[in-house]
Order: sequence, then structure tokens, then C-alpha cells
Amino acid sequence: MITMAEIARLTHVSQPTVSRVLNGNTKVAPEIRERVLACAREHDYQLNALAKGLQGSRTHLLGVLVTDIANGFFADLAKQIEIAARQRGYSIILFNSDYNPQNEQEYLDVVRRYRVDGVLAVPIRETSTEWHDYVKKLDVPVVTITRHAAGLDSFYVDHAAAGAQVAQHLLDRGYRRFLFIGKDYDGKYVGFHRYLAEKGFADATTNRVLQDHDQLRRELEAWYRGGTARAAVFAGNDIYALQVLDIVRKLGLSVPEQVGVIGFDDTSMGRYLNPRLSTVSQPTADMARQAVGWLLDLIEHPGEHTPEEHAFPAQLILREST
Amino acid sequence: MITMAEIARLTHVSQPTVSRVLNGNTKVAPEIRERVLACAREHDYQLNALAKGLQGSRTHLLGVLVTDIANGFFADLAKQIEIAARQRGYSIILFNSDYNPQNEQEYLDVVRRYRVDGVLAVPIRETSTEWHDYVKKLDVPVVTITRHAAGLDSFYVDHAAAGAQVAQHLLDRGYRRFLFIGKDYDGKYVGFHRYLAEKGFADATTNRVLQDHDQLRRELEAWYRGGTARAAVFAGNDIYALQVLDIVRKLGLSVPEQVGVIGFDDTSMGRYLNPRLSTVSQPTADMARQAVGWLLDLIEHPGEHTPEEHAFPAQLILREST
DNA sequence: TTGAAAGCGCTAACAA
DNA sequence: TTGTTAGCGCTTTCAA
Repeated sequence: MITMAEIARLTHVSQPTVSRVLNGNTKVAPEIRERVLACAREHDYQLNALAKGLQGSRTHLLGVLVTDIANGFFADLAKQIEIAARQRGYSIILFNSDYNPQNEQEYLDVVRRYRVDGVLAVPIRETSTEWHDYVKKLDVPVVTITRHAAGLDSFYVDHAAAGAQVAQHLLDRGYRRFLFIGKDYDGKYVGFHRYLAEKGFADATTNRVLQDHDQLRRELEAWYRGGTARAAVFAGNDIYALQVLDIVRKLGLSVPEQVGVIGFDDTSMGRYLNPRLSTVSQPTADMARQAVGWLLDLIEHPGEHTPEEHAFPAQLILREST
Repeated sequence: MITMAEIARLTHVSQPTVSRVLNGNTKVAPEIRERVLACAREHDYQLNALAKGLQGSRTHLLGVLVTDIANGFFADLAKQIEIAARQRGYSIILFNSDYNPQNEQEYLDVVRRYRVDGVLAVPIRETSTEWHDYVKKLDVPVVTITRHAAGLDSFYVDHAAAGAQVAQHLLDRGYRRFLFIGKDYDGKYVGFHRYLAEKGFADATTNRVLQDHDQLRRELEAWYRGGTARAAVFAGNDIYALQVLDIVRKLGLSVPEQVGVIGFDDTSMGRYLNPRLSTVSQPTADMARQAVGWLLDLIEHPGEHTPEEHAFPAQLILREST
């Protein structure tokens, strides 16, 4: 591939002059500029981003760390991030942590090796001190996305508030026993449980962690048989909700009459499921766009910002399953 | 961030010696090696991949180009690629073409700028001369994945053969009128149509292109009403199939009795849909692993290979919808 | 407005 | 076994 030095030789100017032309510096004689540009075009010149990055300027690389790219929600998020970044001339190095803190740790090394200009990350445990250390250790800006990391730049939907919204909705619909599918420290469950406890349903609210489909079926059935009040299941994400719907159908229960089911993330399949899935929507595109914008601001105007936490509203999408 | 030169200064050796130690070169005195390693650990040294890449050796970057990362199938593919690459010490620059040839063209420039060692790509039109030119223009190895690009390295499922398998299955099940959702030049439809034509059903086989849900509903209904023989719909992917199921339900038709529905890609949701979706599975993980392995071989042992086309078998996953 | 020279952090060739 | 030297392709002084 042709280099600036080569173009300089061919056009009889110095290499820095070629650099000036190619970077749009105006203080170059028009005839020289034309000559250089023509030569660059002719030989299909491409900047060597490594060399440029090496001597201190931007690499125009962004690190993107997600927990599971195969999950439709994060796939969509990654897509939006990529679009927003590309529009501003940045490329993406993608990494999948698979919910494994060790992978997350490894990624730290990768982004440092490639001297990325900044990082957008979905942390595994955003509340842990490890995450704060991680962010501190990196000497580039890090923006936490879809999770709330206190004291750090983060763009997220308030999961606890969303959980409370779900609880309120389920109560309104007449449900009186509640099961959450997911970890008990999940913000959604925290808010969900808190709201229900305030209304006197603490004892009627519990959670189960999904390991595999059969285990979920057994636990869900046992839970359902363990009470008489009208039951509702709040699934930690739409994929879980899909499995819950399947199990409930196999048990011969009617939705939403005998069991209500509500998901989370509003993945695109929800609107076509049978029954159509009630769920909670996050403004993914908005979050991604704003997070990228903010990150690039941090990169391009360093030292002018203090960390900001940007909460976005979740929106209940009510369909046939509740 | 600390550099090799800095470590050299602190440990009173030359900078190339530091390089030798850090690269595991054995011909270094044990005491020096220890001193250097200790210093590197203490200061949390990270290689500058840009500097390394600059002077000619590998960048250990792979370009990955997909048509739509938000599609579960490609998200899964990207995940498998990322896992395989990481295991071999390579990182991924991800790009989404969104089925737009112009984006594809732009990506060409990006991967060249970053001097990636190789590219894995899902081309938009793998049969076009543009794609062959694209591959030729890049002076790094390119492996085409999930599509068949004649004469180039490619790892794919034979879509025409898969389409024929679907046709055979639907005939076996007693369906006699056939609608494909997707473009008529899609390999799946080509094979599907060819097989059915051979069996005398050319006139009973047609296709519709999905633009939006309402348009699909109108066209599907009109098509269904337009005949009396038992009808089956072959959807170009599982997302389309999901929409078809929804439409069919709204029309009050029973699946699989009145209408058969079969998808493509075997995305994870299919097994939990109501009814469970028959579909065609591609060996994604296998393809990804082998494609990455092959690409790294091309990178690490240049000039020893001639292009190979690797066809993988598709597998019919028969569930409740046919 | 242009060029000469230095240097980013690393590897590779050669010498000692 | 270790050090010296050069150079990858670019940007950034500093002079002219």
C-alpha cells in the first residue's frame, strides 16, 4: 500500500507537505494540493491508522464490551452504537464478556493494547468496586451503558423504577402472587419486590434463577401449585419470557387469565408471539446515540466534564400476556 | 502507560532485551529475565499493539463484516467468530453493512486503514463481480462466510440444496401449494423452486418479498384465498416465519393442518414458539470455528493455500408447524 | 508556504 | 547473551 513518503517522491514535494494536504490543511499552494490529491487518488492511498495512532493522536477506535451479543437486546444495542460511532468516524472493537468477569478483565488488556480512544461497556457487576477499579485503571474515558454505575458516566434505564412499574401494573390487573425469573440482586427485582412489599405482598413475591429449561419448568410448576391467588410471572428478559410462555402452555394454563406473563427489553419478536408479549421497552437507540455522543465529547474535550448519570425512562408495552 | 524503553531504563538493560524477555525469547540470562518481568508486572506493562503492527508484523486484528448484527443469526455468528478469534489471540473490528453496498465499500477502507490481518465477511451480493474485486483489492486474506462465493475461500451452507430439502419435506407432508417469503434470486428459493418444478408444481410455487407486516398480511391472505390445494409457506428466515405465524393465526387458519410454516436459521426462539417452529439449521458454530481457523492459516502461512469452498450441510429441524 | 529533523514504541539485523 | 542501529508511517516542532 502506498505511503505518504511515496506520494511525496512521486509529486516532488516533502512528506510533511503530503500530510498537510491529506489532512486538509489550507496553507498549501493549490497546484501542489491538486498534484498530491491526484496522486493519492490514483494510487488509492489509505492512511495508516497505526502510524497515526502511534505518535499520540487519536486512534479513532472505540472499545465496545457487552455481556452477550447473541442476546437480541445487546445485538441491537451494538448495532446502534456502531452506527453512531461510524457517523463520527470511529470504528468499533467488539468484545463479549459472556457474563464472565475474567473475560471482562482480559478485555481491559486488549483495549489498552490497541490504545482505543474510549470504551462503551455493559459491565457485569456495575456496583462492584472491581468495576470502578477497572474504569480507573484505564486511562481513557469509559461510559457505562444500560447499567447504572454510581459516580461514573452512565446511560441507563432505572431498573428498580421499571420493576416497580411492572409491579404496579400487575397489581392493577388483579394478580396477587408474583414470581421473578432472575437473580435476586437484579435491580428490576429489587424495585419490583420493594413496591410489592409496600403493598403488603412481600410474602407473595419470590424469584427463581434460570439454569436450564427443564429446571425452570419444574420450579415454575411447583411455584404455581404452591398457592391459590392469581399468579403472574415477571421474566428478567424476553427470552426468559418466551420460555415461561412455553412452560405455561404445556401446563395447560391460560394466559393472561390464570397466569400473567411480562418480559423485559421489548425485543422485536414480542409483538408477534402467541399471545403477544407484554414487556418493558428501553430506548436503546436513544441511549446508544447519546452515550456515544457523550463519550466522543469526553475524548475530544478532555478535562471539561465531570461524571454524569443519565437515567432514561422505561416504557411499559402492554399486549396480550397480562 | 509504561513502555519497553522505560522498563529498560529502570532495569539497566537495553530496550531490545526487554523486547526479548517480554516476547518469551529464551536466550536471556535468567536474572535479567526476572528483573524485567518483575518490573513489567509492577508497572502493569501493556504492549503497544500499534507500534508492533506498524513495523510490519501482525496487528492481530480481524475485520468482521456482517449484513445485520441485529438479526439473531448473525449475532450468534459474530459471537462464535469472536470466541474462536480470541482463543487464538486475535481481536475483532466489527462492521455492519445493513445490506447497503455503499457501507460495504466503506468498510474496505476501514480495514485497510487499520491494517487488519484478515477479514471474515458476509457479503451482500457474493456472486457479483464487485465482491470479487473487493476481495482482490484488499491485500489481506478474505474469507466469505455463510455465503458461497465461487473461486474464493468460503464457508457456507448450500442454500439451494437446503431449499430443495424443504421442498421435499413439504411435499412429503402433503402440501401442494407453496409460497416463499423472500427475493426470487435467493439461493433457497432457487433450489426450492427447481425441486418443485421437477415434481410438476412450478405453477403452484411463487414468492413474495417482505416490505412491512401489513403488506405481508394482505399478500399472504390473497395468496391463500387464491387456491384450494393444501398450502405451505417457506419463510426466508425465522423472523419472517414468526410474522407469518402471527398472520396465519389472525386469519383463523390452523397450523400445520390448513397452512404449514417453515423458517430458516433455527434461531433459539423457534423451539419455544406456539406452535414450535419447523426450520432449517445451519452449523453456525462449526462454520465460524472452521472459517476462523482457515483464515488464521492463510494469515500465518501465506502463499501455501489455494482458495477452497467449504459447503456445510443444512439440517431440517422438524417441529410442530409443518 | 515549504522542508528538515525528531520521535512515537516497537522489531529485526547486525555486531560485539 | 547483550547492545547498537535502523526503520515502520505518520505528526509535530522548528527553520528557512
